[in-house]
Amino acid sequence: MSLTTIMRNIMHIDFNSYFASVEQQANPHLRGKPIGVTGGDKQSLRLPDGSLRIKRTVLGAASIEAKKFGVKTGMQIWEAKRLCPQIIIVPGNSDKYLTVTTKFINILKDYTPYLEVFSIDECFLQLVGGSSPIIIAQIIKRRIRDEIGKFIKCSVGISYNKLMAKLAGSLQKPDGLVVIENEKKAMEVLDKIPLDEICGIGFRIKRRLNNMGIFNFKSLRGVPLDILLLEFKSYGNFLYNASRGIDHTEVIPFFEKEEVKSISHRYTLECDTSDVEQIKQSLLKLTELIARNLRAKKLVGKTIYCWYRDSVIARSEATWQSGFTGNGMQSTIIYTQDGLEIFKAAWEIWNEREIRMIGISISNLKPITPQNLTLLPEGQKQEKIIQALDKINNKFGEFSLQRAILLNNSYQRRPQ
DNA sequence: TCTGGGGTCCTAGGACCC
DNA sequence: TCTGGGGTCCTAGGACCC
Repeated sequence: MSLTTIMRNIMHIDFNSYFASVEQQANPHLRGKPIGVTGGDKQSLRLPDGSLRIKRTVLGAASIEAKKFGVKTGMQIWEAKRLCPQIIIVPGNSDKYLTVTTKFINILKDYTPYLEVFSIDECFLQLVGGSSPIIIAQIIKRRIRDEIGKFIKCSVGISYNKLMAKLAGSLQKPDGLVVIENEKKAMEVLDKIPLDEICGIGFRIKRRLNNMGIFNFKSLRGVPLDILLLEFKSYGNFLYNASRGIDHTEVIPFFEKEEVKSISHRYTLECDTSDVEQIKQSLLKLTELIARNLRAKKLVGKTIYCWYRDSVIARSEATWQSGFTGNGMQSTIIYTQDGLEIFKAAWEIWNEREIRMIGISISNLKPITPQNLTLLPEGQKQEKIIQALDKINNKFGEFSLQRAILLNNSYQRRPQ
């Protein structure tokens, strides 16, 4: 296999069944068994009798043993149990996974500074120098096994651009190593896979392509660019290039990565409700979480987006096929990092109804400067209280101390 | 029994300012 | 009294990723 023809050596590393592997590495009694890990830390409750109650949620990961029964990431727990009655459900722990992610990033940094962290379990590397990417991949795999643990495996894809490197990595799981050397090889691979196998084509785009009579990459290549632009606007460029194995996007190294653009939290209620007080409490908790996140990152934000998912939306085809988030409303306020200010803005635009999920996002972020905040004497006093609250909550856990308003419902919505 | 949670980017119309 | 055009912001929605 010759790699001399590769213009850019891009490597994609993707950890297999990541959360489940980390749990199996940490707990010997889980090894070799089918396990499912829930998506979020807040999805389980420890009851007074010590038993664990998992809230309505889906699986964030399934072990290789569970996958043999047909269990998949994103599946509901009841469905996973139907397919595999002996499955062990483990509550997710994002801090634990982040610690492991930090370890493998530190290993990867030894091989190139051009390292893009794509998600908690995925990285792109642009390799420089003359060493063989295959040898480097083998060394990285060995180091992960020796330094992090033999139960944590990764698949590696190597190619001449990011899109094809990611595709190569997905072709052999678990523990794979696949190379797509050039565009000729890329098109051979593309012609054998479904349209939604590449990153960037989801259920919606695939369905629209199908409606145009396009069911594979070979027929997509036959569509002129102007037709794709007419149908998909600028996304037509991506589709035109992707079908030919072309991708000009750069590996963005971690030291050049831009600041976050938005911070959001969402919460699924234990049961659908239209109870104003319950919704208000959820909204307050979400806005406090966002505010703490802003303060930790030393940011202020000013555009509040508040959305909900009701029972009808939750069961609609659009939601479960595309991750559609529901209906929402937006409001712009002054730059802030105060949870109560964010809550007030969200509450003003909140439209009363029965819901199952509620979410808040803040965008239009910028680093905090004295000019961002109108720190009147009252504001300075308020800021000291907030700092003290953050300190205690960081030390003793989320919501150890909270605003009285979270307990006594004292905030009333302004009459419309 | 009946799909979580944290992000990104793009588009488009209307308002507003100069 | 009437009004063009460019730029930017706001609001809302759609699609994708893990």
